[in-house]
Amino acid sequence: MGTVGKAISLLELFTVDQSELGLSDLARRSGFDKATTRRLLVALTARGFIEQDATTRHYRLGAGLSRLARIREARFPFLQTAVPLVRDLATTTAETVHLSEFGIDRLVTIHVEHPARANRVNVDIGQLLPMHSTASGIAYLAFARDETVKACLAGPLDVFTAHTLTEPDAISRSMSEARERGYSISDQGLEEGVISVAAAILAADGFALGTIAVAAPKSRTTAADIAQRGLAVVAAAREISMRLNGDNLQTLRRQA
Amino acid sequence: MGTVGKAISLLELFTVDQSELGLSDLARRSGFDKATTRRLLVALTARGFIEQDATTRHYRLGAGLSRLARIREARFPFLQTAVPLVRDLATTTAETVHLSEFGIDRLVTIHVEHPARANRVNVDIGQLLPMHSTASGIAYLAFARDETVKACLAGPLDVFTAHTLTEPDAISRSMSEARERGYSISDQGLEEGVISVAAAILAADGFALGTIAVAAPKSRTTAADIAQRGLAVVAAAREISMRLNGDNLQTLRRQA
DNA sequence: AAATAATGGTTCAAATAATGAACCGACATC
DNA sequence: GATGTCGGTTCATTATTTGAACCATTATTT
Repeated sequence: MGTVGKAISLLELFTVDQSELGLSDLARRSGFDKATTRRLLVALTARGFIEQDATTRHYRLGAGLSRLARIREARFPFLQTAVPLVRDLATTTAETVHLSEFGIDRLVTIHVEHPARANRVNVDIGQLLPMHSTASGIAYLAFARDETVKACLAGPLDVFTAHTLTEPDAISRSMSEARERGYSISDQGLEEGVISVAAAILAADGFALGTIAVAAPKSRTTAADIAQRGLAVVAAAREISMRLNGDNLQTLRRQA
Repeated sequence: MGTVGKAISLLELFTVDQSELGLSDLARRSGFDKATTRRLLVALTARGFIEQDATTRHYRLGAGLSRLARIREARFPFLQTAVPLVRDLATTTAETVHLSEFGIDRLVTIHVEHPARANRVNVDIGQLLPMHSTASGIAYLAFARDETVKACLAGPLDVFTAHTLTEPDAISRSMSEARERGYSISDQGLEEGVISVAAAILAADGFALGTIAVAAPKSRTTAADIAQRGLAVVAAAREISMRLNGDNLQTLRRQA
């Protein structure tokens, strides 16, 4: 591994739970010599990729990363790109369509289109969706990094309804099915009487970045509706992924 | 410069305007050999810090940066906390409001709200602001660590306009005034015809962490406007500091 | 349509930077 | 006061980085 790779793998030791680490700790976790670790940290600190706490002497991720990430995001306008397609999908399905982006350990709802009818599923912008019990969550996990999947299924999995899946095996099976057919289905996993389909929106690296989902009252939803919405949601997700990544989207090689 | 520094300085060549660059271009701008540049890009690509467009072969900032930036922001929810207040301030002032965070030796613009009018001050996300010649810079220095202040005023202080202050004494005086009234004023220090007010956002240790500023065309700005915006910007900065730190914000004991 | 000058990408001996065992002083247990 | 940990440093040895010269393509220019 080159020096650059080593420096980056130091950065990757930081997680939400382990957001501040000491020198010896970093050396141990990375497997690099303490002197090497320190030299890398100094180089990273000089460019603002790492900050050091003045009192504890511990290291944390720096503001330089945020700056570059924002430059990237300025060019990578997820919301702007996706909203027109969310709107189209809402028109054709006449049901609630919502768009989510992954944040830390849940999906964050960043846009919603509601149909103009009284009996509908209501979703709010900013609402957080659990990963294991929503169509969006399963669709995301089906195309997420292994470590992300592991992290999301590690914690206690809340039970929301009698239909909520909490067995890791059952959840894995849902993910496999989602990978095969392209979209996930959640039958009242989060709320009684609500059935949803969702598809993952992929980043250029082939991993999921967010999801688009259609949620409807189960009472008026047939199996044919589900299949039709599934295809529509996959088409929308594909289109968003393509507009975001150009034709540069790498297909994710993945064990089924 | 070490290899890590070189790799990062490659990343820093990307801006909002220049978000995709070719190999030769990157080599030219960085001053590194083409082979070196390429080797660094390959290393960065392997870790997702850089992505390469499949067709144009051009390089751009990668998703790995966004991921790490999110981890940082999870412990440090500066943006999320501040953006609503930036937005409010933009609405009430009807002028450009920008939010900055300190990085290494300058302020980094991390969010901007522009008013819906043609004649306005334009600021880009990711833009770097010098410390001595902007309202934000002075507001930051007024509540920065002594060593930071010294470091920022040590280097050569660029002259941007006929109004740019470059005498350390004059700058110190601006800082004192900013401390007294709570906000700083920059009258065309960076660009002719632009007048700004800014206030520091404080971390839990009482030292500045970033700033919030209102920038407007001088031609339509009265002394009363400045005073009013000053109070508004101070209120916003206080509110952001409080939300970030809870009620355990230490008041900075400081020589006036 | 031929000539020219870009482009992205590769090679390998020479130059340079990275490495790590041993070391230091400071702090905390034991 | 002995022992273990911490963050940080040193310097001879070692391995990586470097860059001029080299392709093959793809625009430009004449």
